[in-house]
Amino acid sequence: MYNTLTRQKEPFVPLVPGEVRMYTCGPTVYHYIHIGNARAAVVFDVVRRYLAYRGFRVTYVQNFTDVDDKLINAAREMGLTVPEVAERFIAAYREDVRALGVREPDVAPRVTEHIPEIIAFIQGLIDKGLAYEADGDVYFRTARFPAYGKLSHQPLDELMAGARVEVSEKKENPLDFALWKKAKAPDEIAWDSPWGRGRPGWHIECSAMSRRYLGDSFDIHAGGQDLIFPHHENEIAQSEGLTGKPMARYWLHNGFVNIKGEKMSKSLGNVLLVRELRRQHDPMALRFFLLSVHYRNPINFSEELLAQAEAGLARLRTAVENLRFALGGAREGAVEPEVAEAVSTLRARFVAEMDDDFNTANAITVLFDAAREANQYVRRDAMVRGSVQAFLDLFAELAEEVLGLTLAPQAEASGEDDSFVAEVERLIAERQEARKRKDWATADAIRDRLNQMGVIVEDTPHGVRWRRK
RNA sequence: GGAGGCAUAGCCAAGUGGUAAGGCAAGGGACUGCAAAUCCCUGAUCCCCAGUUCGAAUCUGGGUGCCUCCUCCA
Repeated sequence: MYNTLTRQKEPFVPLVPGEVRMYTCGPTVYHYIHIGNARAAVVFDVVRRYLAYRGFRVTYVQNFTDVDDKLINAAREMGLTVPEVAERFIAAYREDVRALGVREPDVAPRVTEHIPEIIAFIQGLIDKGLAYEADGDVYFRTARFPAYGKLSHQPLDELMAGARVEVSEKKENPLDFALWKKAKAPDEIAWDSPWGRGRPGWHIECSAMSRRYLGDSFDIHAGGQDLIFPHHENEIAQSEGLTGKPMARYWLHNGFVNIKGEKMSKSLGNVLLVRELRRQHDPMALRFFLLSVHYRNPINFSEELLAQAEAGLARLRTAVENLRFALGGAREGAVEPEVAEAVSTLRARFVAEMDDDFNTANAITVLFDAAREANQYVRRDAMVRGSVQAFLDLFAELAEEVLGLTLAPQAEASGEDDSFVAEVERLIAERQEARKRKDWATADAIRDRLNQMGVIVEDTPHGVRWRRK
């Protein structure tokens, strides 16, 4: 995996054999998430799934930032309290990412539930001379942490020279950053601390919570590229400053989502919310789209590109449908040796691609090859159940379990749906009668009618089948 | 000013020294009563220039264009 810290690909060696402890920076819950947030969630969900697939016992932690300036402002605008805003958007986040097939983390800690740990962390830094209190605020003393800049690969003086940081008179040094922020108003959300009422700075939460759940040192720390500096740099300063141990061994960062070649930003007014996209598009197509490009490369979004992704996903789904349909026409029997061989080659190729810095773009190519081979198999006259099943199992394993792409038809089910199905099947039976009579006009009329109902009828050598558009 | 990335077919995208994967779109063929689905076939002087090399999309130098970070931000 490519490690931002060393700027190269490195073999993955966990701290504890067989185990992976991984932390991903989660959302600040003051608004609905956009497609860029979704990319990080999806990409690192796949990293987590893949490591589990490769046999590691993975502990996956992703935080919620549920108190900060943005939440305070949002609460003010919405006429709600900060916890109310947080509650609303945590729920919304969960809905959005669940639709995208993202699994719940093992732990989803919230800042507001870890204030004591955070205060203790800050106190520890003060005790070591790595932080100082200034009029109710507490700042990290970057000058006392020589390794500062090692993640972003920026020399200290360059950082200083380029600093557009707001110069606060309270800071000893422009690069110092807040660990604790004094409450500005009496009604502002705040906690008591040794330095007066206030709240945690943004960076300290990840240091405190990752330490709480994963220990002083853990394996993987992930997030968006924009977090490299200053967020992750500051986390390293805090955590390594306190413990004297490396915080995380591997730092993974995903690239941005651009909209029609431009950065997504509020000022450009081109922010695409997952919530909105979900209304118009299959969320699985969105996931497929996000995985169709290597995670470190920028990915461009447009309706056309999403449509392409939708078509590509449909190809994989059709292959699975073809296999499921074939199951009915296959004779009993165990998987044939040549199919077993083909499947195992495909699996090996998939694994090799994923082993190479989670190359999902190439892994998907392997799935397309699997689809072709499966389709070739399924159009034979003599199919064996075991072989068909072997292909189905391959898709379940690689596409669904590892990449989280749901290919199987959705479990349907309302009573209303039953009557719809009955009607479709009645019409199909009627059409079959007409076809037997070679009454093509009637048969085609029925097919048109089914088409109007959103149903596509297919006459195959193994019988008629239908699917929804 | 500092740090880094990208430029591959109409669209998207892998590939980091040995005759350019894959998908979408398009065209042709097979199959079909006709379709649908599927299968087969068809497409690239890899941004430009110079260099290293037996050999470069891949390495080096120069150029052009686009992007990101250094500020809240996935």
